[in-house]
Amino acid sequence: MDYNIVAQAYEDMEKTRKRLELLEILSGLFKNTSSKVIERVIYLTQGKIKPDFYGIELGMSDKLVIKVLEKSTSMSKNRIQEEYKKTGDLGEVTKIALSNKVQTTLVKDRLTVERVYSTFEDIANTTGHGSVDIKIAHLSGLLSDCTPLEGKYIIRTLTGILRLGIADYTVLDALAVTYTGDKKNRKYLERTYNISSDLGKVAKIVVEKGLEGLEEINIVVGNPIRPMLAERLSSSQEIIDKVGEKMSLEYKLDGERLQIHVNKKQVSIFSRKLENITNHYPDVSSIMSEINVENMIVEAEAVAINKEDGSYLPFQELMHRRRKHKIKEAVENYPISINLFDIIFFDNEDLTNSSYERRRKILNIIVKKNKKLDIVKNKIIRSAEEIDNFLEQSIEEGCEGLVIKDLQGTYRAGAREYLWIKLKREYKSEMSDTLDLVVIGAIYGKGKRVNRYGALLLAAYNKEEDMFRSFCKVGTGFSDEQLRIIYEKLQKCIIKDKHVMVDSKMEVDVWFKPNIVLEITGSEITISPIHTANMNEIRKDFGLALRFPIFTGRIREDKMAQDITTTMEIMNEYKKQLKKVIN
DNA sequence: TCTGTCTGCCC
DNA sequence: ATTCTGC
DNA sequence: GCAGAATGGGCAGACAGA
Repeated sequence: MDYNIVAQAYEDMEKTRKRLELLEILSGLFKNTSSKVIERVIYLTQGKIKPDFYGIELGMSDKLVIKVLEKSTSMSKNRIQEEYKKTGDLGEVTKIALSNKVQTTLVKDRLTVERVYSTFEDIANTTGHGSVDIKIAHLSGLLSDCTPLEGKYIIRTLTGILRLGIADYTVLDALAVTYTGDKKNRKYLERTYNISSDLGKVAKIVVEKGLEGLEEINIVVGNPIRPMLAERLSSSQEIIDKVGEKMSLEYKLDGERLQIHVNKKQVSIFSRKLENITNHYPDVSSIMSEINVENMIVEAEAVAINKEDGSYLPFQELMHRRRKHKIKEAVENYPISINLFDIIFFDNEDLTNSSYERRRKILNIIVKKNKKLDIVKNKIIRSAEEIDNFLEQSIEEGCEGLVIKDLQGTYRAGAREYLWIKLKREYKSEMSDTLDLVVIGAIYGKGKRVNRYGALLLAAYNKEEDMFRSFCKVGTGFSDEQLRIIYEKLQKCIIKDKHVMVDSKMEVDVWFKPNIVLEITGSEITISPIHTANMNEIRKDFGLALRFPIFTGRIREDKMAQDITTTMEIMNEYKKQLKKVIN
């Protein structure tokens, strides 16, 4: 199949944001796609070459793409930077670079989807010493044989950001329209996607066998299914209004979500994004062997625990477990507990259509709790007041908040609906503090943030030494309008180099005189290898940083830079936090 | 062999 | 992870 | 309200290059 057909469809899609038009164009593309290449076209449209659980990585992103452009086009390094700043899109830069290129061969073979896909596979399969140069050569080869337009989408696909306004759900819609003649059939395709987690496979089935083919697909222990997700609400009253009066409240633990498959004592574990992470948790196998059953799929939160008293440790500690080497030491040094909260499959029975109440009951029957294995604490309640009390209690015990669950709710794989609702402390304004931080630098925006700053580097004030030390970046919370206003305000503050009163290890595109003060919220303070606030005060060569920073929408015109949150105040906050990283 | 940079994936 | 926005 | 696209801190691993 000619890759130009794909690139041209993408180009058409880029011109509109209307969902119906996008659907029509995508459907048109699928009509022109044979069953032989449909899987590959689907994966490329997802910006990947295989579903995540295959563990195949391209290992090429912004920096390497820029290197390729430097090497294989006539565009200078400076010009590439300049165009990247101007367009906010490496695909566009590639298009411009290739347009400038002197045509070396007049007649060249048409670029095919097969060629693009297999080159991506080659890039993914290249590892070891000298692999970077080989990857660059693979991509250069592709770019030298394509049109500027094709180059644009090859780069966007490679970096995983198509920016077309289409993703999984639109692909499902389009497949339904193209191959079953009715968008309403999406729900059947969606079900197959949710239990197979492989969009290419769904497409292939529906192309070759139609709707009947989908019915043959069932949950298979060992194949990951797309996890059910939760919506967010910010008060107990909203939750009561949404759910009714009877519901289950579950503690929300701060760890990693695991989908654990057991088949005749053989354990495989998948992450939220369905990566196979079995090797990260070799100890889970023996933990799960306590449950005596032929096969099952359960969901759990793995949390790092204190060796002595079993209390929960911060997420940062658990992250030491996501590793490939020295697993034995990690298991020893970073013990975990497995906290079950759902069961999806049990003893050859698919439980996704059972109620939460029943699934939870089964968990209670089969699990014998011990130091390493637990069921997430829950409570059935009937009033807003009970929600607030239980939220308070969960936080006191070192949790992030609550997940509220509809008792009659089935397990809706892949869906983010109001059957599950997250309530975290920081969603409630009265339970979270704000900070006033000064803008000291910025990074150019990409994509729809082009010609603005995408993120701002913020600092707290160290009074004793009269210095502004970096504490976090912020890139969310502003409306488009606020982003524009802040961009304009900051133009007057631009300076050539880092200000003498600014202490930052982080690099930015633009430095500012510390002047503009923003109000920021976040979830908690972490120990930071990169930010310089409170450097060395808790741990040598580490500062403090803010996790999940958000702009509240308030620019503090009333505050001077010297009036902002001080590093001493940050330290006090840090000490108040229940959970702290052990030194 | 050590260190810095880049990438991918947890949240 | 959170947030904003077009449809 | 859905679906998509912006953006955060921080960890380990893979490489390049000194």
